[in-house]
Amino acid sequence: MSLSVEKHDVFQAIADPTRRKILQLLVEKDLPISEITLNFSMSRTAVVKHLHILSDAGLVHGQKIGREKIYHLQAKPLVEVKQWLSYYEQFWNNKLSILKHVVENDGVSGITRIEKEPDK
Amino acid sequence: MSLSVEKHDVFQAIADPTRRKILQLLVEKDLPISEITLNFSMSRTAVVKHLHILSDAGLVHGQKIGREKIYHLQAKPLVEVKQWLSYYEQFWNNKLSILKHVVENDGVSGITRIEKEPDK
DNA sequence: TTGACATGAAACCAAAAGGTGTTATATTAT
DNA sequence: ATAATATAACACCTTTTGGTTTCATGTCAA
Repeated sequence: MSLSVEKHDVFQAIADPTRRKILQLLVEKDLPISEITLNFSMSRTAVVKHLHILSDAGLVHGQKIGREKIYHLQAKPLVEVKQWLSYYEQFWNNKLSILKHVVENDGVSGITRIEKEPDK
Repeated sequence: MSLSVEKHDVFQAIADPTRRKILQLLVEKDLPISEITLNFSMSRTAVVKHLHILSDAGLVHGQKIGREKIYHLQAKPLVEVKQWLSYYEQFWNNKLSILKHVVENDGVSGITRIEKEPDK
C-alpha cells in the first residue's frame, strides 16, 4: 500500500530506449496515452505496456481524467540509480581513488602499473 | 576496432542484478571466471554469458593469462548513465527547478500546486 | 442518443534473455 | 606423458520482452 510497491526494478525500467524516450517526453509536460503514442511508430497497446512498466517502477503516474489517462513524470526512484552509480564514480574519476580502495580492501591483482598514466 | 564498440547498451547491461553483482565483485579485485562463478548459484557458462554482455558494454575487460581469463572492472562507460541521470536530477531535487524548466518550455499541465511544499 | 474518441483487456507471437549440459582445447602440475 | 584445471564453443530449453490485433467499455460532443 505504500507509495513504492515497485513490482518492476528501476534499473530494468530505464534499460529500454523506448521507455527512456517516454520519460523524456513527460519532462516537458504531462501527456495522455494517445499523445505519447504519436511519438512512436508502434501501437498504442505497446506504448501502454511500457507505461505500465514505468509505473510499476514508480517513474510515472497515470491519472484518469475524463476519458483520458494523463501520465506524469516521477523522477524520485531514479535516486536509487544515482546512489548505485555514485559508488562506482570513484573508479572512473581518478586512479588514486582506486588505489585507496584497493589498499583498504587488500585487493591486489590487476593493479599492475599505476605509477604515471596521466588522468585519462 | 576502437575501444568502445559496445554491442550491448550500458543501460541494458546494468539492468540485471547478477551483472551488477559481478561488477561489485570486480571492484575489490580482478578475478578469473572460475572465482566469479563461486559467488553465484548458476553454472559457469551462465556467468560467462553475463561477462560477455558486460564486456560488450565496455564495463569489464577480460585478459587471458595462462589458462585463466582475468576480468577487470572498467567503470568509464557508466559515465553515460551518470549524464543521463543528471538531466533528471532537477526533477527530484527541488520543485523550483521543475518550475524553471516548465516555464522555459511552456509545459503547464500536471504542475498544480507548487507554492510551498518544503524541500523533501 | 449516437457516433467518435480514449482507453482497457485479452489472446497470440517471434525473438531475446537467461539458463542448462556436453564436448573440445589449451595450460599447468606431476 | 598425463591428469587435472580453466575456459571456449555448442546445442538446446524455458521464460520474459516487446510487439501485434481484436474486441469491449466508458466518456464527450453534436
